[in-house]
Amino acid sequence: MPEFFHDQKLYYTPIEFALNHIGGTWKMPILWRLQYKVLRYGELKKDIPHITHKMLASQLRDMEQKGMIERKVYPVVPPKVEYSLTEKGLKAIPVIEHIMKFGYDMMNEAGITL
Amino acid sequence: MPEFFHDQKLYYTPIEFALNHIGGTWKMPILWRLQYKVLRYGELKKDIPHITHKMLASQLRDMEQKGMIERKVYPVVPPKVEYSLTEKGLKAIPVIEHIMKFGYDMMNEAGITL
DNA sequence: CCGTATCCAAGGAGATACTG
DNA sequence: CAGTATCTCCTTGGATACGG
Repeated sequence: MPEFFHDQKLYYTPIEFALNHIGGTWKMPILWRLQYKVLRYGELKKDIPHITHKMLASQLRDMEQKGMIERKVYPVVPPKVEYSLTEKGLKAIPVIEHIMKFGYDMMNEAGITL
Repeated sequence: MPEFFHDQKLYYTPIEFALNHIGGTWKMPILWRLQYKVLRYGELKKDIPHITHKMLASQLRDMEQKGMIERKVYPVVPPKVEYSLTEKGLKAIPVIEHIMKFGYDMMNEAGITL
């Protein structure tokens, strides 16, 4: 396993780098919803249960800075801002699909029924 | 997206549940090394660069409790303890493979060469 | 050789309030 | 409608020491 610096941070493995892009509680749920549709801030907020204003905003900033999503501001009142996946963000979708399936799998094993 | 309780904790999505099993800095590197070989504590420690005694021990405890790895103690001096994947743990391997590939992919995009 | 406990710093994440 | 800032709590993870 290699190790490298990027953006002021030391990474030990590719896995760590991957999790930096799609890890945490909210990044995947956000990316997942943008896979087909461009969405406004408020739509994302409404679509993702339990996410707080702060977390949605900060995670969007983070992923925008990483080049995974694009932010388009319309200079109107009231403000309108649209978010969409970039090519880079699109590459995360199949991975998220696998992780989600794995999650359901583990839920099964744990006897969790919905 | 459903939400459910498990083991004293509230989960909002299958993704969150999945990350609970394989997320964090060290779980995947550990599981990855157990995919073919049964390994002793000291071997794991030696094989995984930068992992601390505490993190290796605590993550092994955690995954043992989740039924992803098996712990076998040999009553000898000095102590000998072997760790191996369970069927459940084995299911994580293909997912880890995808995440790792994604990590390399993102490294490429970021212009990181090894 | 392997495990646990303790102390501590950094980041994740919630609640709330203020801005244009 | 969308974005920031602040305050605070909790979890993760590192360093270190002690125990069988």
